[in-house]
Amino acid sequence: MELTAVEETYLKALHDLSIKTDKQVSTNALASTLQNSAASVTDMLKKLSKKSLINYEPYQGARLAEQGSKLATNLLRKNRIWKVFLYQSLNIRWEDVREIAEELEHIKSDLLIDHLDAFLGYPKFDPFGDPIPNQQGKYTLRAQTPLVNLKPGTTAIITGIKTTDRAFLSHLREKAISMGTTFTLISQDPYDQTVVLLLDQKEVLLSGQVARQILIKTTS
Amino acid sequence: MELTAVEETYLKALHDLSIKTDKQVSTNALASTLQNSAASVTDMLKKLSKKSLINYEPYQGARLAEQGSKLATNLLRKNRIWKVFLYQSLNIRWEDVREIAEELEHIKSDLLIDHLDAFLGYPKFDPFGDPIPNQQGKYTLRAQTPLVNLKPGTTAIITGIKTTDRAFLSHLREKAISMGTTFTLISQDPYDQTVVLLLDQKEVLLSGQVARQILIKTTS
DNA sequence: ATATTATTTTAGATTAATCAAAATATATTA
DNA sequence: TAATATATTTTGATTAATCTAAAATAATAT
Repeated sequence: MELTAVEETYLKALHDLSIKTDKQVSTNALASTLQNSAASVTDMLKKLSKKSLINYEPYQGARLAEQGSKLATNLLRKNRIWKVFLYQSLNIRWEDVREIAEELEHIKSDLLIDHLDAFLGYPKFDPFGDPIPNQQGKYTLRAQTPLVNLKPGTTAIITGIKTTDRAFLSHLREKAISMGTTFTLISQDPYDQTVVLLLDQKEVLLSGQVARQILIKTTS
Repeated sequence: MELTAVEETYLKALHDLSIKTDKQVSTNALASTLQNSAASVTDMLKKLSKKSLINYEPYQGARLAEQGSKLATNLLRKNRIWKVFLYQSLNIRWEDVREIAEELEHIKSDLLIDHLDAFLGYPKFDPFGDPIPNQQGKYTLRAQTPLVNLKPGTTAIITGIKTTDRAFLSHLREKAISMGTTFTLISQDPYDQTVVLLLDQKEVLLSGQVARQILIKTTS
């Protein structure tokens, strides 16, 4: 099935929103993430429904159907493989990666993505800690917890982040924090969760607001 | 100026056709290279003309204007840098490279293309022997002649090809011929220009039809 | 120099994606 | 449960890109 880039964008948004809430995705929720009018969303939902890519009942929202889910997963695969390439091979900054990958993910060729995957050594996670589906669409979520749950004195590795907006990412970069960074938690403020990390011999302070967006995995 | 992928495609086609003939490009010529109707071409020419990207007079064909020419050259740059990446880094076959690069060239980000250029070591030519314009749009054509002009006994290097259709490219690949391949001309049939090359210790026979599409540069 | 042919443009439609405003359905609250 | 508020869909339009068929213009050939 040949889809337009716009149809693909809707499928991916639908996928993301379904994962977060695990129920029907409302027209308005889609409209707001895609920055489109609700009227446009309704039109597209009808179109995707007619193609049997989603299940949609008027006024009841939509969910991905079998076929749509496969296509969305393939998009995720492409998006994340490109992110690895942009970040690792081309040294493009964290905060610039997302926007470019969002364009690249619509390039059709499967041959291309498979060669790129091989070139990168079949990476399992993208630079934001998200898992990369394989050719069959299989992937495993990593066991990880928010940084704010960590006990002082513990050493951990940064494995994911919850938001990817530019300002947040460049803030992290300035603090020398990226995927795979290892640190030890020195302290956490019981009131506002401000944390102090020991990172590469230096003390780094993060606000609770920021710490809540960071996911980690303990190593000790 | 933000252009759609289609507008970009027209500019590139216009550029290619202008180079070949060095005069006004006719509506039909564009229609045939782009596989579109003449009516569609007329519409687009009017649109590009209104944006001052081309000079167009009804019934007189069109040419790139200053601004359109710059945009077309930038497209060429992107297209060719991507080709180098696909061929050299990803080991994608000669005959598959063109189609994928034609999609990739429309990716907007200049940041991306500059990083990719650096990653590849600022290549000067693409895998088909075509020169890659730099950021300022400057590039130099390589002095090269058709293989059929070569005298037997001469050693030369393959530097370009005139056509890039799949069948031709896979034919060349089967004969182990690619950009940069060095060979010695053993003989050339005076009637039909069939040539025999000595290439990597082996004799390779090419029809005149094929030999006429190959460009070379003598090395001895 | 006129008639014929070829090329190009115009006219009128179609499909994809979008929107604002109006209508309708669902949810909430009094 | 009726009234009000919120969410969603429908209606009617717009823009980009495309097409076929008809009309206009240019080129060519008697």
